[in-house]
Amino acid sequence: MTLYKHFHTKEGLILEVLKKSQQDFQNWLDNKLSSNSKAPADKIKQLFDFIEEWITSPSFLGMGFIKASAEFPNEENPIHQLSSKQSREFRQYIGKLAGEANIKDADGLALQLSLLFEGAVQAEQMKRGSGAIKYAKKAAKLLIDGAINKQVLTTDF
Amino acid sequence: MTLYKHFHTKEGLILEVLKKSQQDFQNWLDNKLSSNSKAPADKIKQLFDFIEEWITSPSFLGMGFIKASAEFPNEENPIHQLSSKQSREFRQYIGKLAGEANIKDADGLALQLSLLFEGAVQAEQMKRGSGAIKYAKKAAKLLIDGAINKQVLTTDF
DNA sequence: TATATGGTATACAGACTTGTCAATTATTGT
DNA sequence: ACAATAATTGACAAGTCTGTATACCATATA
Repeated sequence: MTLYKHFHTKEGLILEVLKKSQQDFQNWLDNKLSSNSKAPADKIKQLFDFIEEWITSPSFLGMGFIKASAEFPNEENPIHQLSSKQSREFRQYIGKLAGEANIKDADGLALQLSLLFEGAVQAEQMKRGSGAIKYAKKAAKLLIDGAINKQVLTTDF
Repeated sequence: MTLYKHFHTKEGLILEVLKKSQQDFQNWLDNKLSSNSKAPADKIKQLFDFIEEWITSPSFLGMGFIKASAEFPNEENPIHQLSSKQSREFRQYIGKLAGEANIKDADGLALQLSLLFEGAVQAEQMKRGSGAIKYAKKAAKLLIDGAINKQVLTTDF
C-alpha cells in the first residue's frame, strides 16, 4: 500500500528506480573522473578503470537499463524507451569525454566503447566474476590509442 | 496440449527453442565462413561481415541466449545455465577461428570480439537499426589487426 | 491530549500463467 | 475402410500478479 501510495503503478515504480540508479551511477562515475585526474585525455583513458571498479564491486547487480530493455523489449513501452534514452545518454557522456580529449571521431569511439561496456556488463550478468571487463579494458585502451593517434596525425600534418 | 505433449513443461520448451535457434545460427555462420573464404586469417576478418548481415536482416529477432539470460538472471536456473554455455561456446568458436589464423592470444581476442558482438546485439535489441554493428565491425578489424601484428612480430624476431 | 497525516496489515477482485483432464476430430499405416 | 495414433478444443484448477478497499496503528504537530 505504501508503495502504491508513492508510485501509483508498478511501471511508475520501475521508471523511478531506473532514473535513480542511473543518476547514482552517473554521479559516482562523474565524481571519480573529476576528482582523480586532470587532463581530458587522461579521463577517457581512466574511464574503464572506474567501470572495472564498479563492475567488480560486490554490490554490483547489473545495469538497470540493460536489464529493463531486455525485460520490456517492445520499443513502444515507456520503460524500454527510458532504457534506450539512458543508454544513449551514457554513450553521449562518453562522447563528451572523447570530444574534450580532442579525439576526431568522438562519437564513433564513444559508440565502440559503449559496445564494449554493455558487452562486459552483459557478460558479468551472465556469469559473475567472468573477468570480461579486463579484456574490455584492454580493447578500450587499444581503441582509444588508435583514435588519439588518428587525431594527432591529422592535426600534425 | 500438443505443446505440452512434446515438451512437457514451459522450461523444456524454452530450452529446446534455445538449442534449435543456436544450432541454426551456428550452422548458418559456419556455412558462410566455409563456403565464402579460404585462408583462416581471412575467415576471422570476415566474421563481422556475416554477423552484420545477420543482425541487419529483417528477420533478426535478437540473440536467444542474451534475452534468456536476462529473463532468467538466477545462475542456478537451467535456462540461464544453457544461455551461459551457449555464450561460452560461441566465444570458443571465435577462439578456434583466431587460433587457426595463428593469432597469439586467440582466447583473449575471442573474448574481446564476443564483447563487441554481444554489445552490438544488445544495442540492436534496444533500438532496431541502431547501426551499432557498423562500429563494432570497425573496432573488430582494429582488434584483429592488432592481434595479427602481435603474432607476426613475435614469430618474426 | 486531540487531531491529522502517513504507515501497516488483511482481505479481496480480476486477470493471467502453467498446467491437467476429457471429449472430439484428423491423420496415418495397414 | 479400420484401427491406432496424434492433434485440437474447451473446461477447469491452483497459484501468481497487479491493484483496491478498509480497518488499524504510529507519529507529529497544534
